[in-house]
Amino acid sequence: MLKYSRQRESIKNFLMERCDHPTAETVYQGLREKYPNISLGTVYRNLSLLTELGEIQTISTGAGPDRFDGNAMPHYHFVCKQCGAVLDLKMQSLEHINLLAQHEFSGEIESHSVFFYGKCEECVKGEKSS
Amino acid sequence: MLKYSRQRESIKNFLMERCDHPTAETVYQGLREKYPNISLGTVYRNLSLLTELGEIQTISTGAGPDRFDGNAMPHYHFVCKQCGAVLDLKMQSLEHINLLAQHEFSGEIESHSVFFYGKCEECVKGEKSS
DNA sequence: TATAAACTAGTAATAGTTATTGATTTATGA
DNA sequence: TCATAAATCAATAACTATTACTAGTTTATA
Repeated sequence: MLKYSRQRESIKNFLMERCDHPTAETVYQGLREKYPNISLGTVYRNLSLLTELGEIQTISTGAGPDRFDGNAMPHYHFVCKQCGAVLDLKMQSLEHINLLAQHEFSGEIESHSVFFYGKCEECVKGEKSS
Repeated sequence: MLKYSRQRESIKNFLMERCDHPTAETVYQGLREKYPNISLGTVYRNLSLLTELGEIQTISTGAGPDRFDGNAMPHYHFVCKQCGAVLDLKMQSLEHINLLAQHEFSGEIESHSVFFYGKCEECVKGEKSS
């Protein structure tokens, strides 16, 4: 049975207030302002729990630590190869690629994850000016 | 300057002989039959080096350790949620999704990575018979 | 408001990977 | 072929990210 906890509520609020996609460490540092004694383990445990509950998303980009997204609605992410920023992309759902994958495959395709890589606007500008 | 090493050659051969996508640990255990003194660090170092050289692929599925693919040609992978197997998919390139992502995005999209998830053939069969 | 279960902070432990070091192997060229 | 320098190695330590453990605290319920 799930019980309320202020820490969990604060973790979720922290994520929802931000449009970047912080790491567990960043969440931890942010929460320490309100709860100086909060432990990193509590942050990880609640991030996992919130992910299981479908209230947030865990983002494994394949490089560096996992990141967390307070927006649980399905959407896609961009990862900047230069600065590491993770940004939301405004784009349609790619559901049709599941059918392409299923076509010659004998198992059952249920879902997909997609990451786009390149340079973010900031890093593109930075190159031109230097 | 790159110099030849039997260990590196064996690591690459080991990967190319297999159609699964072994972890560094599996490569290490496999190589120990031929080189009982090989070290896990050597395996990791050469797997990274071969990836940089574009001779193999490193696959970060987002769950569990990285896997390695002796086939450096671009292709997509399926991950079984039940048994963890990583399989190659026969499907066309999805280059067009880069354009969809680029459409409302101010940075530069250069590439993408896609993983498909679900149940592999073995696991689907296993469920029906039990 | 007493109780039990869920939760916490603090800490230890683990998994996966990278870095360090002194010895060995490989390529070059006298 | 032999000497040299650079790349590589095995062994091991260190590191990063994450999970597990434990005794005490907070939350829901009756």
